[in-house]
Amino acid sequence: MNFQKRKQIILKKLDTDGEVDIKQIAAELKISEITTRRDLNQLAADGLLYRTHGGAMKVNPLEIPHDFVNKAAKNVEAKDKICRAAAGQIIDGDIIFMDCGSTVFRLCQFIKNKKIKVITNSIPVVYELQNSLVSLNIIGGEFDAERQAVHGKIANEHIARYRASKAFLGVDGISRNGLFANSELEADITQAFAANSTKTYLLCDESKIGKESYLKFAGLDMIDALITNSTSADLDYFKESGIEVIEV
Amino acid sequence: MNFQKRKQIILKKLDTDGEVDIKQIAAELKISEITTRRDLNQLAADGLLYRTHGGAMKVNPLEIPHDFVNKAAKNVEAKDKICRAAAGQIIDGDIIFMDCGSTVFRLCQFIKNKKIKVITNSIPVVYELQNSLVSLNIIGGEFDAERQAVHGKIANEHIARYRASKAFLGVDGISRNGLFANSELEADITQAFAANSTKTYLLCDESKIGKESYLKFAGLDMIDALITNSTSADLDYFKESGIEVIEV
DNA sequence: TCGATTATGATTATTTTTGAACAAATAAAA
DNA sequence: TTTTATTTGTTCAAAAATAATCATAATCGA
Repeated sequence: MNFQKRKQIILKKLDTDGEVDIKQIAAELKISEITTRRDLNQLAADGLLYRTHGGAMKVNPLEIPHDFVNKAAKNVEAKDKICRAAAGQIIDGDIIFMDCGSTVFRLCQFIKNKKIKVITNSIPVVYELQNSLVSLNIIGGEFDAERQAVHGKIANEHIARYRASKAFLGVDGISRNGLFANSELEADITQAFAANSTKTYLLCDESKIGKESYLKFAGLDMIDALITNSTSADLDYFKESGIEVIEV
Repeated sequence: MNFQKRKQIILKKLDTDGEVDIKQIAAELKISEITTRRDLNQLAADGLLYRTHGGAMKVNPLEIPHDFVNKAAKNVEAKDKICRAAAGQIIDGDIIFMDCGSTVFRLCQFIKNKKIKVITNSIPVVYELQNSLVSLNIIGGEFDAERQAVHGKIANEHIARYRASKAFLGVDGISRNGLFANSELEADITQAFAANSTKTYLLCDESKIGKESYLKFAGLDMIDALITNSTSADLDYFKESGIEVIEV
């Protein structure tokens, strides 16, 4: 039983129990207390735990509040249909913006073999496309852990330097009154994408149509096309407003 | 029973058991302990396992994106020592640059619980730190799939907008003649990091000391400190040149 | 075949790890 | 508050593992 092995065991125990006791560990691993103490001290020096009198505590009780994977896994069938249609709009040579929405994320799988440039603020998108034919441009700036994406002033300025042929965006809601977002940062980024692309596509599953939440940040005229699986009556209104509606 | 054959057996055993013991292997393969040690050391140098006292463990149970793993797994012990020392230089409140080298990447595990800002062009670093206490800033620009990092003109401009208290960088080689890089893009980024940080640390395992390869891009005066496990005579020269040398 | 290189093993010195003893510091109890 | 028990840091010593050195055996190319 060497240090590396003990370290693993201690950290695992710490992860499940939240705290550990020196006597307890010493007995369990059949090592002396002083050795246990040395192990804990070393782990504490590496910032892997908090040292307490007689034991140690987990250093980082904060949990990830927002699970991108789970969100992306919701409504998969509808989203995939939407994304397949979106991918059909993309041709080799395109330069496209992709935002950090969970629907847009699922577009990745359909464009891996296209010879295009993707400009994005979403780290999952980068991860998904990094070993594909797609050439990537990452938007810089402050990273928002909850959305796993880059947001903020610098990000907006970064976007403003580029021009894309198409932008594929998500929103939190779209109604006859306009587009809605969950945060100002998201709204800013979405607007920047739309402003710098020739054609702006909105990807929305049915749950977003007619929904109004938190912040109205733009009118319907911001987008050029809407790809959705909804059959809502709102779609007719959107068409009348000049939006190209692609139903899947 | 030659080395290749033993290597296969050891790795297979390691894969099933997770760890191996020198005495045990020596007995099983009917070779001396010293030979066993030599085998394990050689495998460790290739990054195929993690050497411990009395045996070895499977390399890095923590998941690292894709092909990055191979490079990052080489010389793990030395790199970890270097990074532990590097982490010791960082205090809460620091704003630090981290580049896309494999050594610098291993610094992540030691800084997850520090309250600092990290500005980086390395996507693996972002991945590793995204659910930590560290607040992240991603450098924007064109993504280089091979290095899994952002490079180029826009990236350099992005860096120029920020000032960090410390920069932790890798190079491809350092000799009495200066610093060497594998590509112009890498060199540019490294220089930009150094130029915009108060104190510049170079993280180099022994294989980089005295090595001159491809492109000399800067003199020794670019860096303020060198953290290394090397014992090369060059270190004295570096010290005379005004570099703070931290030996681990 | 010879000589040279490489792999292996034995021996010894060095380093690392571990545990014990005891004084100092800290938390808990009276 | 003072007292008591526990925890911790320090120093030292023993044991284990390792590195270094040298000698021997195996392998290979000419």
